Formats: sequence, C-alpha cells, structure tokens
Amino acid sequence: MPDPAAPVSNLGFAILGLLARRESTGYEVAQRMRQPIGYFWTARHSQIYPELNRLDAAGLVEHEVIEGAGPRPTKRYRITEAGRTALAAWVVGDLDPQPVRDLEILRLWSIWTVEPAAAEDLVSRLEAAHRRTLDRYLEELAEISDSPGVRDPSNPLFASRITLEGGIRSRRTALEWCAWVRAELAAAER
Amino acid sequence: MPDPAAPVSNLGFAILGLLARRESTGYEVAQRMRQPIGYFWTARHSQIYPELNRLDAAGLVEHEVIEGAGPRPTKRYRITEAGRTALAAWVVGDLDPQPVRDLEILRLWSIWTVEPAAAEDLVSRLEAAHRRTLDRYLEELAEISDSPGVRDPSNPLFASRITLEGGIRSRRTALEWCAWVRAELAAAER
DNA sequence: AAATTCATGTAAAGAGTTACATGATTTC
DNA sequence: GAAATCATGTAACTCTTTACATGAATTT
Repeated sequence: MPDPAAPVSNLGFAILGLLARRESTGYEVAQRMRQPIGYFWTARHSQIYPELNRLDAAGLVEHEVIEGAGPRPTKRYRITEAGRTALAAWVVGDLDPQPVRDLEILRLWSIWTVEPAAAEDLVSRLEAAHRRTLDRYLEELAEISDSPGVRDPSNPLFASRITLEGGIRSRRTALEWCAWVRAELAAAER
Repeated sequence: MPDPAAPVSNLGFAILGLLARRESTGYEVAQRMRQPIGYFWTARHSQIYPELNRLDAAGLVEHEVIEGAGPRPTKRYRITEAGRTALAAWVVGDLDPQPVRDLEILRLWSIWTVEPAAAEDLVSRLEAAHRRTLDRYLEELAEISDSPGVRDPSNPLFASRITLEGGIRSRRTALEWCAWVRAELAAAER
C-alpha cells in the first residue's frame, strides 16, 4: 500500500536522482553514492537499504527480485512515474539558504591559537588535499565531456557536467585562497 | 572530577574557539553561533547547553554563577588552560578530506528532469541567495578590516579576516558559476 | 584454500533539529 | 500592560556513522 503523503528526505531524493538515471540494486546505489554523486552527497548502505524500503512503500520506486549472490534475495530497483514527478517537483521547489558546515574553516577560525609555522603547515596540508580532489574532478569531467548529450539540458550528462564544473571552480578557488592565507602568514613573519 | 580522556566533538571545539576569544554565558554562545561563526558552523541552544556541561566536566571550561534573568542560575563560562591546549592541538591535528554535503548541488544534479525554463528560474533564485550572503560577508569584513591586529596571526581578528575572505571568494565563485549555468541552459534553447 | 566482492539487512550510538517548559528583566 | 529579550534546561525525533551479522559467487 503506497503512502504518497509520507515526506521524502533529502537522502530519498538523492536515491531517486540516481535511479532516474539508471535502475540499480541497493548495493549498486551504495557504490554509486561515491562517484560522482559522492562529490556532494554521501550515504552508507545502512542508511540506503531502509530508505529504499521507504521509497518503495511510498510508491516512488518499485523492485523486482533477481538472482544474485548473498543470503537474501537481490532486488533491482526502478523509479516509478510518481517517483519522477516527485523528483522534478523537489528540484524546482523552494530552497532556503543552507547553513554552511565546514570543519576546515572552523579550524582556521581558531588558527590564531597556534604558531604561524604550524599554521602554514596546516594550510599546506589542506591545499594538497584540495589539489587531489580537483584532479579527480578534472578526470571525471574529461571522461564525460566528449559524450553526446553533455550540452543537452534534458540529458543527465548535462547535469553531471555542470555539477562537476561547479566542484572544479570551488576547489580552484579554495586552492587560491589557501595560497593567499599562506602568503598572509608569511608576510607577518617578517 | 574532570575527565580529560573524554573525546571532544566538533561542536565542542567550536564552543572552545568562541570562549578562547571571549568568555560568555551559554545564551551568548548560542547568539554568537550565528555571526560570524555561523558562516561555517551552527548549533542551537539545545545542543550548546549540554555540550557546555560536558566541556565543564572535562575541565576544558569553567564557570561562575552570576546574577541574571531567568528561572535558573546564569552561568558565565571561561576556557581553561587545558581547554586552550586541547583547542590548539585540534587545530593543527590530522584532518582527512571532508565529504561534501551540498543540497543545492544535489538538486542541480537532477536538473535534467525539468524544463530548461524552470531550471533557469531555479538557478536565478540560488544566485540571488548567494548574492545576499556575499553582501553580508562583505559588510562583516568591512567592519573588522580597519581594526588593529587584523594582520597579526596571533590575533583572533586575523582568523576572522581570513575565514571571511574565504567565504567571500567561495560565494563569488558560486555566483560566477550560476551565471555560467544559466548561459549553458540558454545556449541550448536556441 | 583464502581473500575479495556481491548483497542485504539490523543495532547502537552520536549529531542535529524541533518542540516543550519555565520565569525574570527590559523595552515599548 | 504587552511584547521582546535574557536565560537554561529536557524530550522527542530525524539523520548519520559505526559496528554486528550472514552467506554465496568470484577471483587470486
């Protein structure tokens, strides 16, 4: 008995977005929650399996049992028409500004409590991590940018491209900012 | 009986960072968790009061009861030497790359499911919200940028300045990216 | 034969939000 | 006199992570 009145969580819409692109087993959803959707949303399998059951109960996804490994039956999930409708409505719905929750900046906000040399070292380490992430984004973008459809707004690859571009721009900005902070720290040393 | 072995949460370090700058009542900590620390970390009073009690039990803060309004005694909290040491150690400690959790980008990842016109409208709304946030950051930076100490890495205002600068750069990048996305959507319409 | 991957679940605990609760002081 | 602010707490719920649990199929 589907319950269309039950509210869908952000995680639910993340999963609907995945299944709208391609049907998957719960296990595959968990894998796909790393690349590329993991660049802006993550979830573990322990959160995904119950959420799939809720989406199923709400009639937003459906499943068929297929043969596969494991002690329990393997299920392949597919988004329903109701699921597509709910996803599209959520995408264009109201969204109030999200509070930022950034552990790196929280640390740097207390950087005045440590020696400038230790501070510079910290910023260098953050910088290196941002550079690695940027490289991954660039590779991912290169992989899709020649595919047909990347410039068609109704193609999922279009959305993959613009979100990756956003990640690339924000990491480049973070790198520039890190270099600037190091320079500010160094300027004060003399 | 302080328990220095108890691990301190991220919220705990956020509060220690606040109290390292200036002693405060729990109520004031809750107020200060909006501006400017609220730009990268937030918490409600219902989370702050219990955390202050934990920090107190761990010996990282201490309090004195003062006269004030309200049915319960008003407490003024101050960071201890142990608290300062713990904060500084946390600032320069290991930090693995933080997973991004961005609801806006999650939405845009499914933007291919809606009409381009609706997509453009969504991006315009996000853009306007980023612009408002940018303006707040710029005001906040202007307020502190003439203060003595903003260029001294051991002064809390130095940390306020570099974190605000980071917020400004990231919002400017977000605005440019929004304009770029709108152009990409418009280019496909013709 | 051992290790890894496929595959799905539950339990417990921590983090965070919303709602409930109380009452004094200050401002309009 | 009413409303807002000061001030501290608890309860219930949601979201997220970590850990426990099982076992077949595939790879080394």
